[in-house]
Amino acid sequence: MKPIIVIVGPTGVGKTKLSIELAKKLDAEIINGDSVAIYKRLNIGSAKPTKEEQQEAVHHLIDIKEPTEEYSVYDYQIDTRNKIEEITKKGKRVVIVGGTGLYIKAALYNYIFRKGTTYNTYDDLSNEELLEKIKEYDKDTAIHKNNRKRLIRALNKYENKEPITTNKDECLYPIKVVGLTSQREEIYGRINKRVDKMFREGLLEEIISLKDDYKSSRVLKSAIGYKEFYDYLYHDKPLEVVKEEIKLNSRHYAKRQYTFFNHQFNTAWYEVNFENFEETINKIYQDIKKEA
RNA sequence: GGGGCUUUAGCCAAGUGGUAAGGCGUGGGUCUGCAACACCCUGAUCACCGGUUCAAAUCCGGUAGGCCCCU
Repeated sequence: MKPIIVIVGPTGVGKTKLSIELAKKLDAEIINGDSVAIYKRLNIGSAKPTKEEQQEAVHHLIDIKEPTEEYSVYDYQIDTRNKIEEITKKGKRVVIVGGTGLYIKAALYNYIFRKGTTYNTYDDLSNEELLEKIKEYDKDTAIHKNNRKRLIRALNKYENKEPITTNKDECLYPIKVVGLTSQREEIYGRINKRVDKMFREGLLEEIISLKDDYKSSRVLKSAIGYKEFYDYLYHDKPLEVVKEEIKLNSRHYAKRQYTFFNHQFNTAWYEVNFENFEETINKIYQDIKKEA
């Protein structure tokens, strides 16, 4: 099997464009690696590839769920592995593009997740107490006591005797991780401009069309570019504030993406040439050819 | 020209004699089911000069910047 090409990087560096060009050159199909593009009707705020772009190469795992439907890393892991098999069987190569590090990692590495069920939220226990209980199972746990969400998850796993230790460093497929990057200032500048552009292209209209789904949609309440509108819709938050929040949250997100891709993957970084993106594409393509 | 107020980290800001809270941003991280999540770490000797004091961001005087009032 030829290596799966995984394209990562902070938001707004040209991952979509690169993925399409590489898919054409490599006779590959693209699997979306972005947790928000999974959902239908979240188009502008998610920076999803446009309809036209999606026609330039075969795309998978885009627009497969309604914003009100549940979907998690567990589902993504299953879906992606199935897609990889399906595409590979056709004799095509696989390109995965996206910014959601954990999704991509969970799909390609030996993580074990289980079908989600309701779990104990331990409302009667303080964070300290949760941590104490976890330490009965793992005295060296690295989870910080303020991170209640992770504490609850971990304790549930221990108490339900779910397997928690797998070899997550074991990669299940041959992969090549390509990271697109640029100077931090450049990235931040592009993010800011991109948010302005989203507003110009009708983000607000998109939000209004989704208003009725906000109450029952987890993504809308947590995805950057959508969650910031909640208080605009229901509590009169000024639009200018919303816009600035989206920019800031996007910058923070980009920064976190760097640490994830730097530390969780063996990423080969490429400095993007924005004046001549073709050159960047070619350089990456040549390197891929050399290796496989 | 006269009078009053003010000056603390990139920004906001507490502290008013005992050796610099906090928030935001910035930078750096963590990561096994909500991951565009959740969480952690990160900085100053307090405009400048001089004085009082065992001890000053804190009191006194001067200089400079800002704000306001009067003429």
